Order: sequence, then structure tokens, then C-alpha cells
Amino acid sequence: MNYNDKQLQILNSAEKLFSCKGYDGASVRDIAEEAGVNIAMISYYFGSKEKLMQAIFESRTSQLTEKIEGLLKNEGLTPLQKLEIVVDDYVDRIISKERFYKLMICEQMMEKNTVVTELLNALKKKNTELLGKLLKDGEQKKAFKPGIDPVMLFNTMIGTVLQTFINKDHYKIQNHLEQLGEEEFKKLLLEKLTKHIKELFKAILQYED
Amino acid sequence: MNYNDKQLQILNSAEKLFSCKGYDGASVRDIAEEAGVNIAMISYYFGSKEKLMQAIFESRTSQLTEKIEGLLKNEGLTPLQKLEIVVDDYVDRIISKERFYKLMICEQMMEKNTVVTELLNALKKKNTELLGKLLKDGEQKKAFKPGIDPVMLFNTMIGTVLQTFINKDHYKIQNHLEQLGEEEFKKLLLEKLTKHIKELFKAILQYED
DNA sequence: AACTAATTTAAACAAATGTTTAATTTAATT
DNA sequence: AATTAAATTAAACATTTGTTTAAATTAGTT
Repeated sequence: MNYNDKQLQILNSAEKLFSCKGYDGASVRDIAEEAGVNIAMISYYFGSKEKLMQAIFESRTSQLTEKIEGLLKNEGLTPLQKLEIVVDDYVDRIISKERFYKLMICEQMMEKNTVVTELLNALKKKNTELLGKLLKDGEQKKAFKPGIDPVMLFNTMIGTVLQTFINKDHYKIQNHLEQLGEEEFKKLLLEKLTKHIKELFKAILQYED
Repeated sequence: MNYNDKQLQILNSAEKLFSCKGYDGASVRDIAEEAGVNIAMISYYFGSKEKLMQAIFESRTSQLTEKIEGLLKNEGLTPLQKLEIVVDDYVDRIISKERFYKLMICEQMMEKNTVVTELLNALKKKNTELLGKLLKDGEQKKAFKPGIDPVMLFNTMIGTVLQTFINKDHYKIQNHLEQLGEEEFKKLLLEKLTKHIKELFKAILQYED
């Protein structure tokens, strides 16, 4: 789908308000004001509030698995290297698209919008499939222990990152980082998180030697 | 706070509807109907919808850290044994109080209710403090590696469990467990999760030997 | 039985909700 | 310049929202 500037502005404002006030907590008037457009423009362009939500998810999740798919085909990398790139990619993605991932959690919990739910289910299936392949490949090459559940591994990665982000103020205080600006803090979190998750993965996936 | 039967019924119904429809998505009429009481009873007993939300959090979080505090004082256990009990306790708690923990995630993300936010912040602080002490103790006894961040460890535990629960339908399908009943499935998840998290913790906390 | 306090009710309140309308302005095409 | 299509607007629409009211009922006390 190709959106014009005004449509993109509405999508961004809606994503922002949905993520910090919730779907029902953010009114179309709120969204219109934030986007600087008339209320009627939302129905005009997207049909309804519900379809606006769907449009957010469709636009934000398109070409999401492509990067991982390309990575898996790369023959020059070891399974562990590939896995580390997957971690880098996911942590970075969640951090840079924080709002959308917050929205995603809510939608996964509530399951109010059928279209969104089905879109996310397809995405989860695809992701599990790709990670499963990577694990199987590593297993065959004696790089990973056998019998690792890709879903569990995925949940640890995503869960850790999201939980850290949901509690990032608490993390900031606990680690005495109050003086850091938002961008610096995000950078630090990204480094800490990728390191932590890679350690976790290596520890349970690799053979001790 | 001591609540009578009718108040408890309202609290339960509100928790249920808030967790599956969101705070703004669940109307006081919905809640009253679910609880089988007149709409006005909510204002009568709790003052307002907002204060009803606060009452849920206050009633569900009281005496939450006591168990962990008692555990830490127990001199007969090794730091690793204590940590494993903490994991058992948290996984079980989240699984048996799924609704409330869903609510908690939402509230942590939105931060709309100041009273709830402050209550949760105090809880996080206390939890980090307790886990930090346990890690320090294990460090001194040469059971754990030094320099582990308690917040990061906590986020991995809570994040993994919550993420698994948010995606439990997907987990069910991926592991071909569709025939299992809800209770059986929960039991299986509990076992899988505690095992997985304990493995993670041991792998990054203990010295290789 | 009489009285008081607590509970429960249906109805009403204003405010806010998502969506639509019909008129107007802007842009594009002929 | 005239015509058509697209974009934008303020106002109105019917519902739904959280809360309050004032009357009715129930329970507890004297």
C-alpha cells in the first residue's frame, strides 16, 4: 500500500496515541488533532478507527521477515554467527520501533481485532519456522545442542527486550543513569541487551568445551 | 482492606474485563453486568472506575514480597537453591494469576493511573533489592559469577514467562498440544518454563566446572 | 414494632464517543 | 476557462460513556 504524506501522518499519530493511551483510550479526535487533520479525514482515508489500526499493523509488518530469510541463505556464516545477527536485528528493531511493539503486545493480549490477530499469527509462525531451521542446521553441524525449542528461545529474546523496555525507567534508576539522554540511554540498552541475550543463547545452545 | 462478597465479585469481574478488553475498553456497565450488580454499586463501593482499578492492584499486590523475604532469611539453603525457589514461585504466580499480570503489563506501558504506577514502582524496587541481595550473597559464597545485573535477570525471567503466556496459543499449535485441556496445558507450560529459566540462570550465573 | 443505617435500584445527567453528512475548497484535467 | 475529481471542513448523528440522584428495599439495632 502506498500512502501520501497526510495518510502517513495519521498513521504515525495513531501509532503514537494507541501505544501510550491504548486503542480505546485514544479517540479519533485525539488522533486527528495530533496529526493536524480534520476528524473526518480518518474515515475518509482509512474507513474506520478499526481499519486504521489494521493499516498500522499492515504497514509496519510488511517485509519484516525478509532480512532474516536472506540471512539464512548466506552460506558464508556459521549457525552461531547467524543467530547473533538475528539477535542484533531483533533487539535493534524493537528498540527503534518501541511504540509499535508496545501496540503489538496489547493486541496480542486483547485479540480484539481479528485481522490484526491473524496477521500476527502468520508472522509468529513464519518466525518460528525460520528460527527452527537455523537451530536444526546448527544441530546438524554440531554447533548447537539438539532438542532446543525455537518458540521458547524466541520468547526469551522478545520477552527480555520488551520487559526491559516496559521497565526502562526502573532500569535507569537502578543503574544510576538518570543523567543520560534518551538516545544515549537507548544505545546503552541496546548494547547491554544484545550482550545479555547472546550470552544466554550461547550458554544454553552451545556445548561446553 | 477487607472486602465483602459483593465487592470481591466486582473486583474479580473488573480484573477479568480490564485484562481482556483493556481499561477503557471495559465499561462500568460491562463490569456491573459481569458481576451481577447494579451499575451504581461500583461508585457506591469504590468511588469511581479509576479507584476500582487501584483497588484491584492494591488487593492483588499486598503481601507479594513476603514469601521471597522469608526465603532469603532461610540459612539452610544455598544461593542456587534459593534462586530456584524464586523461579518456581514467580512462574507459578504468573501462571495462576494470568489475568492480573496481563493487566500489569498494560498499566506499566500506559502509566495512566498514577497511584498504580507508584505502587508498581515500589514493588519493582523491592524485588530488585531482594534479588540483588541474593546475587551478592551467592557471589560471596563463590556460587555465582560476579557482576550480574539483577534487573536484567529479572526481566529475562518475567519477560520469558509473560511472552510465553501472551503467545500461548501459538506455543500450543507449534508443539502440537491442541488436544490438551486448559489446566493440563498450564501445568505443562509451568514445567517447561521453570526448567527453561533455571537452565538459563544456571548457565549464566554459575562457573563452568 | 419502630427507627436507623446500609444497600440496591432505575432513571437521569452531561460529556465524549465513532461515524456520516452536505457544503466548500483545492487540485487536476480537458 | 470550464469541468471534474479529490480533499477538507464544520456540524450533526445516534450511542455510549462514567457518575449521580433520589426513591425504594433490606438489614441491623433499640
